[in-house]
Amino acid sequence: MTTIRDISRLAGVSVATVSRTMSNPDKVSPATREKVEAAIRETGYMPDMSARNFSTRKSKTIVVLVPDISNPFFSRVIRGIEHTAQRAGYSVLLGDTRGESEIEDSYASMVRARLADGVIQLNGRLPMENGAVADIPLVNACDCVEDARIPKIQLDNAGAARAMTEYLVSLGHRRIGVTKGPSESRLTRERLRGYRAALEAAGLPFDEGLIARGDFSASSGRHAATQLMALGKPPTALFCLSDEMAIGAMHSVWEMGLKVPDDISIVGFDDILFAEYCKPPLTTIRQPAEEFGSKAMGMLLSLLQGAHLAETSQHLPYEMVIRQSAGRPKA
Amino acid sequence: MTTIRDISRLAGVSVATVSRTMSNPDKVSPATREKVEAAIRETGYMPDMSARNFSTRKSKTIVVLVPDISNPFFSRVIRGIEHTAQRAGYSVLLGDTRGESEIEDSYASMVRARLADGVIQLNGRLPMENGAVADIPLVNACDCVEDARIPKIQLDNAGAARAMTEYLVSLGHRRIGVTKGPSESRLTRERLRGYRAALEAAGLPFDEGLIARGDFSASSGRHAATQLMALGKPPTALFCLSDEMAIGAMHSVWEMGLKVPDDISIVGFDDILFAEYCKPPLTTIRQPAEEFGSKAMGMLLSLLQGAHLAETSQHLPYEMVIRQSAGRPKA
DNA sequence: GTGAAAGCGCTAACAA
DNA sequence: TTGTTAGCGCTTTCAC
Repeated sequence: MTTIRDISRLAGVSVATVSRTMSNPDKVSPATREKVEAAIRETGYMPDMSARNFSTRKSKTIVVLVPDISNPFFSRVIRGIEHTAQRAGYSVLLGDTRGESEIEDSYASMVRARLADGVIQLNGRLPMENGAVADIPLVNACDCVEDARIPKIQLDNAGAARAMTEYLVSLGHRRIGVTKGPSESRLTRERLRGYRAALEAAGLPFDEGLIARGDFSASSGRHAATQLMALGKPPTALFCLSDEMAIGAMHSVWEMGLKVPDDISIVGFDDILFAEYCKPPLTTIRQPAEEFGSKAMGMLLSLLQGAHLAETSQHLPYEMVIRQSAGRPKA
Repeated sequence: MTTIRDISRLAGVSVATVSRTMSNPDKVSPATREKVEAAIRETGYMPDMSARNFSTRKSKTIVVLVPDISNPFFSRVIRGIEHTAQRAGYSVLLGDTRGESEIEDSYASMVRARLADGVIQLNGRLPMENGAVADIPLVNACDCVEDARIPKIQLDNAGAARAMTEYLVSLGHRRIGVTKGPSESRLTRERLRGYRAALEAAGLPFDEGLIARGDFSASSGRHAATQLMALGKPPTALFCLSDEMAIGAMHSVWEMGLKVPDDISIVGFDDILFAEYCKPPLTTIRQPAEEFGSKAMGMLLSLLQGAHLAETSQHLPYEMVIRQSAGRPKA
């Protein structure tokens, strides 16, 4: 293997000079620089990054904790992260945690083991609750904890849910069912808050029985919808707190022989790719997924450069995407 | 920071002994082992993996090259990889290459830079064509190159496509359109080969005009279908070489006011999650995605242990999943 | 602008 | 069974 020593010998300079031409070319005279570069070219030398990282006590790697990598919304977020990470010379280590805290913790401890410089958590939970959190560079995105010490970036979930509910109300709906995610998740709580606020503003009652629990997956949406539609007095519209659940709900309703939106309106949240390809195309809230990723990575980058970001909480804009899955309720 | 030195002092042993208790506990007497473990517990010491990796000249990391991370089929493959990697103590670095060879190359060269020990390529292309390939541990999965030097694991794509085509023929179809992927991709070529074989066996002509090109994405499927349906004599069935394209095709056909499968049959390939949720549910070929991932990782692991795997080419079984998107052609 | 040399934290001969 | 010690390949003072 070619090492920096070989290059230094070949170019007739010291290893320090070789090191400099690689990281601070302007600290080296053009003449020697040329000699070194020639030697590098000639040998096809590639520096041992593992040695460099060891020496600089950096890994140039960050880990992202994602509850479910096959969720289409997250894949877009990840792509945003990867893109800006790459431009800054960072690699991203993917941790598919399935929401399990031990897995989250084990990934997070990679920064203590110097295998990673920081972490982006896409789930509303702090890895290694017990204090350790303070000293690892961490940003929380999408689903966020309330902890003020952690810089975070999220949607105005309550506002978005409120807007969607108001839209449904404006269409004439009075009984709006909800398929929610896990109740621990702040996402669920915030969206539910927006839903209630809209109801209240419209003078409509909040009916606990209209809320069914899911876990954001299509199959859970299917079950939740089935359950809601079996009610004595079923809702005329379904607000699914994720597009995947909405797709599951549409399927369930279709199996029951009902038509969307004629018999029942269904709306989602996220605007994943398939929302557009639903039959009928799904009305939903668009989240700027890639931007979530790139902004989160940007924050982590400044954190890594020593910025003091605690108390930072950024919001990203949502957008209502009206397609054809919601209409007026039947007379 | 606590280092191995600190532990050795605290336990009153040498650093070598500390190192041994961590990696070869049985080479250390119970008494000293206990002392060392106590010191480790007391200090909360965590070994610097970056130093260990540097010293052992391993990274315990592999990179997986995936053309599109938001493709639901790949996310499942990745999950399979991650799972078995984790059990073997490896981390996985995700490289979303968007099919671009420079990105593939730059990721692959992480092995040379000692940032990774090996790579799994999910795309039918060899990174760093120019020879370098021979000396990096690499396994090729899903979409494979023909190069015999590379261990590979794939589906019997031709067989699967043939089976699906035969099914369509058995339903009475005589004009079967195809939306294919990029023609460079071996996936496309193999599946097309199966399609032609089935046609031939049934004594049906092969009509080049019935083949439309896509890139496996939903939007490309939509365009391809539109194009095919605009033919003077359109096909009565569409064999889309990916579920995403099939979903796009169903959408296109729906926009034209046609019914699936009454007016046109549509089938896919992959059996992604949403295939089941289509309207009507999509008839398709199921690929064992997670298994692709775990098997590929398993191969890479043995490669990394020095096994000689060239010429290895494993096949995984497909499964026809008959749902409701294909039926008899209109009279 | 350049070089000598001291680490970085660990592993692995080798010796005892 | 345990300790001594020489690296691993690079970066980074500190002199010159």
